[in-house]
Amino acid sequence: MEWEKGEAIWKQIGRLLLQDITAGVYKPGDKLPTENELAKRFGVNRHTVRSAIAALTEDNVMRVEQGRGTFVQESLMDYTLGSRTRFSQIVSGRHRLPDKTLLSSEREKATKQVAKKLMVARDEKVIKLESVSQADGIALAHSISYLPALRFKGIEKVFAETKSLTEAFKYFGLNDYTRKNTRITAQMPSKRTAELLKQAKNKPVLITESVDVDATGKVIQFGITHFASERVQLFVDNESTSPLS
Amino acid sequence: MEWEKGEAIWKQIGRLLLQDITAGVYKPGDKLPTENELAKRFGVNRHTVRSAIAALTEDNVMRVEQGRGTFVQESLMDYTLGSRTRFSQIVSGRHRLPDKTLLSSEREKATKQVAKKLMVARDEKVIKLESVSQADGIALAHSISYLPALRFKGIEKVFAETKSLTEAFKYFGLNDYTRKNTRITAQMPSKRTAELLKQAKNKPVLITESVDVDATGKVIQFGITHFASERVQLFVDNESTSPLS
DNA sequence: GTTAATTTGTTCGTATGTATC
DNA sequence: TGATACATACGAACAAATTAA
Repeated sequence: MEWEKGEAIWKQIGRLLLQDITAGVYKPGDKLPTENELAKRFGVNRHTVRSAIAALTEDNVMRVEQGRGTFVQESLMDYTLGSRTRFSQIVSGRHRLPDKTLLSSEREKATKQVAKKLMVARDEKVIKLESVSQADGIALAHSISYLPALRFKGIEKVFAETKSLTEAFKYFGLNDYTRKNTRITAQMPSKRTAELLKQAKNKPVLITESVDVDATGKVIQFGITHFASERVQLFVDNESTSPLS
Repeated sequence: MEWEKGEAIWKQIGRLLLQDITAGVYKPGDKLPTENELAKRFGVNRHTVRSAIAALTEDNVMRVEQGRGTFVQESLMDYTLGSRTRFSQIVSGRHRLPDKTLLSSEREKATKQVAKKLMVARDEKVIKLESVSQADGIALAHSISYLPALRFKGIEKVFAETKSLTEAFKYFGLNDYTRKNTRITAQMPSKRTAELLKQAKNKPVLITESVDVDATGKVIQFGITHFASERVQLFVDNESTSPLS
C-alpha cells in the first residue's frame, strides 16, 4: 500500500473504509475486520487503524464494541413523541414503508393498572391488541394496546385490515385523537420480544407507556410499546411547545 | 397462623406482606424470602403465596424476576422532559433532597459531535463537566455537559460550589434558559457508570442527549445524561403543549 | 460453570517530522 | 539557530469484555 504524502495515513485509511461502506462492501450492522486484520491489510500499526476508526466513530459511521468488534452503524430512526405522534407518518416521513401486523387480540377484564390508565371501572371489559410495527420490513416496535371494549367492539377486525389504529378509530367515527402523555423506561427484552424485534437479547428495549384521548378528553387507548433500541431513538421537541410548561 | 373466615387467605397474606413492607421490614430493592420460605412461614401451599405476590405485583408493590426472586419495587422517580426541566425542582418537588456532585472538569477542543450540537467551530475550546445527581443520597443520573469555554470561563468553580448548573449560569448573567430538545436511547451501562449509579450491570441505562438554549436561542449547553433505569422513568407531558406540534 | 481464545481498550516508551516562537 | 510543542506512527504489554469450547 502506498500513501500520499502531506496527509496523515490514518486519514487516508479512514477514507478507504468509508468508501467500502458507501460502496456496500460493508452494510449497516455488518462487522468490520478486526483491527489486527485491517492493520495487516493496510500494512500499518494497529494504532494507526484505531485512529481512523476513532474518527469514523466520531462521525457516527461506525460503532465499536469492546470484545466484539467494530460495526457499521445502523441509522437510528427518530421517533418523535408529540401530541399527534402517528407511527405511519413518522416512518413514511423518512421515506420508508410502514407496516403494522396484528399478532393477537383478546377481550378480557381490565387489570388494576389498565383500568386506572383507561379510567374505566375495574373488571370492565377491554380489548387487548398485540402488534408489531415495521419499516421497510424491519421490526421497530412491539406494542400492546388496551381499548375500552364497549366503545370499540370488533375493532380488531378493522385494525387487522387497515393495519393502522388511526384508521380503525376512524371506522368508529373517531377522526382525531391526541397523545396525552408518555412514560419512558428501559428494560432487557423478554425472550418473545427479542424474537419479535429480531434484536440481540443483550441489548435493552425502550418502553413507552402512553395514553391517548379523543377531542373531548376521553381516554381511548392505553399502550405499552417496546422499541428496538438498536434501531429507534425517541425524540422530544420542546421548541414547538408553549414556554409556560 | 390463624386465618379470618370470609376473606381469601391469599388476600390476608398479601396484607401481611404489605404491612411488612410499609413497616420497613423489607425496604425498596430488598429481596423477599423465597416463595417456599413464605409458604412455610404462613403454613400454606406455595401457590397461595403466589396469589398474594401476583396481586401485589399487579399493584406495583413488588416485582418478580424469574430465577432471582421477588423484590420490593423501588418507586420510580418521574423525570419530566419539558422545556424548563430543572433537576433540583423535579427532585425537591417530590420532597426529596437534590444534590449534584462535580466529578471532574476539563477544558478541551470540541469534537465534531460536540461542535455540531453546541453550534461552535470545530476545535473551539469547550468545558466538559462530569457530575452525578442524587436524591436523598441515592444516585439517579450521571451526566456529562459541554459548554462553550469562551462564554463560561471558570464555571466549574461556581458549579462545584452551588452544585447547580442553573445557579452557575446565573453567575454569568444568564437567568433563564430552556431545553430545546431531547433524544432518548437505551444502552447497557459502562462499568464506570454502573459503579457511579450503584446500579446492576445487567440493567440498562436510559440516555438523554439534550440541547439547552438561552433566551436569544443561542446554544449554551449540550448534555448527555445516563439515568439509572431502576430508579428513574422519563415522562413527556403533551397536555400543556400547543396542539399544533 | 469454567476456561481459553478472541477482540477492543489503555498505557507505557520510542522516534520522526513540522510548525512556532 | 535553538527550544519547544504538537501531531503522527510504531512496538510491546496488559486490562477488560465477549464468545465459544
